[in-house]
Amino acid sequence: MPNSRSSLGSLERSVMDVIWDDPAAKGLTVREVLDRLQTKRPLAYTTVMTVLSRLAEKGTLERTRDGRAWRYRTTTTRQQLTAEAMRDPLGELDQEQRTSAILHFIEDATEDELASLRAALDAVEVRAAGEHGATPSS
Amino acid sequence: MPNSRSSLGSLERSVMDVIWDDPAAKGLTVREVLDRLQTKRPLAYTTVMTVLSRLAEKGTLERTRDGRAWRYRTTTTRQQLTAEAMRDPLGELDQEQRTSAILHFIEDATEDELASLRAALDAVEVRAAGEHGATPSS
DNA sequence: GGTTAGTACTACCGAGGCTCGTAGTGTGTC
DNA sequence: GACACACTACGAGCCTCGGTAGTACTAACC
Repeated sequence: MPNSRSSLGSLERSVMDVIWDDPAAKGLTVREVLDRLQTKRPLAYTTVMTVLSRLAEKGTLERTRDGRAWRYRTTTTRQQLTAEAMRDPLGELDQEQRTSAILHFIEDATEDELASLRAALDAVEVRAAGEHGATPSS
Repeated sequence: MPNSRSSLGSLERSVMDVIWDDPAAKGLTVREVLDRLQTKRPLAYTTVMTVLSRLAEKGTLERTRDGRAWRYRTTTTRQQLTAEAMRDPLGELDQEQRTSAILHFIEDATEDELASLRAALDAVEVRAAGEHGATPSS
């Protein structure tokens, strides 16, 4: 087992991309995913079905009946899953090493990423301050 | 292939831990790694050798001759490798999504991680300012 | 010169992912 | 009601990678 839930194979990734790119978020059937995937490479219907099933098993997708077919819907956004994948490697470190790893990460970050980080930090801090005021600590 | 170079198997990880924990950074032989690993679980000499070779192939380790044996040395720190593993998933996204993923990442961060991030950002900013002063932008 | 310790080469297994075929079942149509 | 079609479930084969180890070759040392 290489990683936790957040790491995907290449086909799995492509399938998720199709689902994430679906404007109507009510889910896609196997056929629909296949058709949109088809543009890149011809695959068997059952191949796509298997991949969708596996993703549903892993919890990355959920499905609901639509007539005789299933509609597959994503449970997380691409960004959320990416965030989890970023968090995974940190789990193997203790607090001190985590701090150090974060420093390295930031040292390698692009200007745009730094700006994103700064903005996100500010937003979270502001929200945290608000929550502190509303719900006094235990 | 699940991931790029920055993801390790469990034995690979243990071996890297041994090497990272080596106070003298001149590298360890297969025998030395085996002995320090031995404390946790009995493994064959050749098993450790294979793992070390594979890590060297991947570029995670480099080796130099020491008599008839090789000495394996790490090419990156644990934290550096972790930072790369964190960066990997971002590579699949465009700039906008990257920003969003970073936001999610930060929303899930612990207090300590947030503090580390803030401190690291400040440090990088200070350094960037210094570099700007020293070497005017192109 | 034989014992020892090291390397290279090779192999096998299991997990996970990719790929697909086959069989079963339900639905719509003539 | 029978037939074609679409979808699902199940399972099998293959590939890659990581973990595990054996065997064969070689250099050093007593």
